[in-house]
Amino acid sequence: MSQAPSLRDTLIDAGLTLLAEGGMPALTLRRAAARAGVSHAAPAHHFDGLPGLLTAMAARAFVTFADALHQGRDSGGTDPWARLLGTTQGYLTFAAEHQGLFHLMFVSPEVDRNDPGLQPQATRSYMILREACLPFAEPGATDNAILEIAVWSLVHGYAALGFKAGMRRGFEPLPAFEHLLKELLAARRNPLAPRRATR
Amino acid sequence: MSQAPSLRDTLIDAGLTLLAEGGMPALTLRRAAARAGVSHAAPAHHFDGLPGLLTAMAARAFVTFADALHQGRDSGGTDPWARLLGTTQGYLTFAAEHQGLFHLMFVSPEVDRNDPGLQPQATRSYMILREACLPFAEPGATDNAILEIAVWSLVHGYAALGFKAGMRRGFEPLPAFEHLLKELLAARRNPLAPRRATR
DNA sequence: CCCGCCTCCTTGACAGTGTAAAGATTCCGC
DNA sequence: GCGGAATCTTTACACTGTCAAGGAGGCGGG
Repeated sequence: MSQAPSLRDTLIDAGLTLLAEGGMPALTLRRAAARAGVSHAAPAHHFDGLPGLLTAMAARAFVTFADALHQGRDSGGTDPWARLLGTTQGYLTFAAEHQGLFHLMFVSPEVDRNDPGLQPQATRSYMILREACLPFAEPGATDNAILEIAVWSLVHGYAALGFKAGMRRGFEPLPAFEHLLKELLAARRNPLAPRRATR
Repeated sequence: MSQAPSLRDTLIDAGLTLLAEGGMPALTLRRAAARAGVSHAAPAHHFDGLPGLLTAMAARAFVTFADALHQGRDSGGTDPWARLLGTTQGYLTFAAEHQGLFHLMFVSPEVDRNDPGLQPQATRSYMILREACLPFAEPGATDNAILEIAVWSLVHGYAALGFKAGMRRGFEPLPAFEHLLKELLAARRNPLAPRRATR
């Protein structure tokens, strides 16, 4: 009864496999078609060219990304600090384990980030992080936005810089992200989550 | 007296022009060669393929990037806060005005970020930011590293997310970076730079 | 002076890429 | 059953990066 997967989905799967195995350079329309057992021009009927396939792949990637955030959030304690830290660590784990997908979702200029199939998944992921930030924000819309974007920028920048080896200072390893996040929240004293001593 | 520019430099210039005019997809070995007025295989004698050209371009980009940081740093006041904020704003201005170069320096998987011609320029840029952070760090090596990496991740993440329209929350604009930086430094009370009221 | 060498470049070719047009096949609604 | 639309294949084209072979030109040793 489980109906056969459409070629569209098969192609997306093939693309994801190629990306996971060989990175971006291995990801090719023709190869995805070949792996799906279909002629090289078949994908044109399901996607708007290569960017279309990449966009569809990114859309699917965002749902596993959201899973990673959820899982990280629930893997530690239940206090707001543990939940926020866990969420960001889910973020970083995903970025490290799925560099190809991460690149697709946030970096690749070829994916259309306004695509109606992608955009909702992306904002859904953002909402998870937003929710985790909420306990630390004092009331006020602009205050909320500042904290959210700060946390998001921090974790995203850390992820982006982490596995680009560029500019790594000598051989000192990067400090753990936990310290950066603690630093960012050091000025926030929230009744629900009394922080431990900063140092 | 000024000796004629080597073909190598001419090719780098051609590449930079192409990148500025048409973005990454317009940047092609053959096109760069054509614009430099040589045959399509000439670049092979000066660069290790396309990645080699990209790496050389990134190396040159890093020096104009360092200039942008310096200029931003010196464009405001002379107190540590103004200097750090100016530096980060130089960072963001560069990222916005030279998206192609920014992509090359930090994102593109094709450039070899350990290249001996690139690596020094990259760390030089990092040192500028590091220096601007110094007045805010309490003594202690790990404390230094945490603050530096936090600032760097924050500004880089903000830049990377800023012009990827992905996940932009409804239509609210991003809060100005100044607020994020202020948030990050809110817990730091430095004798040299007594911060104004946080809000 | 001139000859050989060596560096830089050109020419030509090849495997791959995305994409478009046109023909075959299959499948569904009527 | 049949017509048409959706789906896939075939073929072709303009690109790309890369490699091998060859030529032009200067430079130094004889």
